[in-house]
Amino acid sequence: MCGRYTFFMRGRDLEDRVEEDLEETVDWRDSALDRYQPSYNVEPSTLNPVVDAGSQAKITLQRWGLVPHWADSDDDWNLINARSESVDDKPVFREAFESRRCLVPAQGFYEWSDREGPSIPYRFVPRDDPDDLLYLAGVYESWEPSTSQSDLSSYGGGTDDADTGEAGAWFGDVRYSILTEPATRPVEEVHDRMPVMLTSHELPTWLTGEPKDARKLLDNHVVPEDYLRGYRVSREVNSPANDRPELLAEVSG
DNA sequence: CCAGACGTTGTT
DNA sequence: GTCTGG
DNA sequence: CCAGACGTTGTT
DNA sequence: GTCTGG
Repeated sequence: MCGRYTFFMRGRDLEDRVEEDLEETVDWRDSALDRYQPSYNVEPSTLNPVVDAGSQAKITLQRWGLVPHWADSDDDWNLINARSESVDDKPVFREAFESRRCLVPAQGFYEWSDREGPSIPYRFVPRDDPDDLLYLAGVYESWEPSTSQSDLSSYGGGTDDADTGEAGAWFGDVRYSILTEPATRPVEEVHDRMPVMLTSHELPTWLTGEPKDARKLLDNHVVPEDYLRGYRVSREVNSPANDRPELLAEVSG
């Protein structure tokens, strides 16, 4: 699974890096850059930078945990992961897969050991360049509370996306889910699932390709064995309230 | 036809 | 045990 | 994902 | 909304 990750790159650096990797200009929308704070412990339900593509690629803040557009309440649905094997098939994800795929920037992710006993967290990063940017495959969808709920002011607060009318008009209510696939080494030593990490070669197809090509991409997707390195981190990571650079440090186990 | 589920994870 | 909040 | 709460009544 | 089960 993927239920916690890290992303602490400066906003301007992310913008530059995404432009370089997509070979096109990208913009932060809705003053997202002003609101963005680095995190050493990104948890579900928080707002995080996500790259999506309409007429132009853009970076916005989205909430982690997809809620289907037809849900009456966001209490019952909070889908933080989608299985890559079935994301194009399941009613809850199918429309998002077809027309709302996105990239979730991350610098490493956490997994907790399956084994008995206390939950031990491990962090996984690219072996050759630990701080390098990962693009996790995602899908997203807008959710708004029904108008019969009175307190609309507690949601949104963003600006209109007047030119396209795309999802994003209500800034906190665009919600994403991160795809998972069977884990390979070294993640499999700790856990049996891991996030889908896209290569720069795969980015254009995932962002703007036809659904059938996105499906093929997932079918053909291979992460080189030992592309990642895993190391044990402090159990302080377990508590979502903890968020500081020291969480990245390796501890002996 | 209508009613009810619709997801993942891990755990049993 | 199960649900909610972060 | 993990941590932490998990309730009602009446009163402020 | 759309799919599945009865």
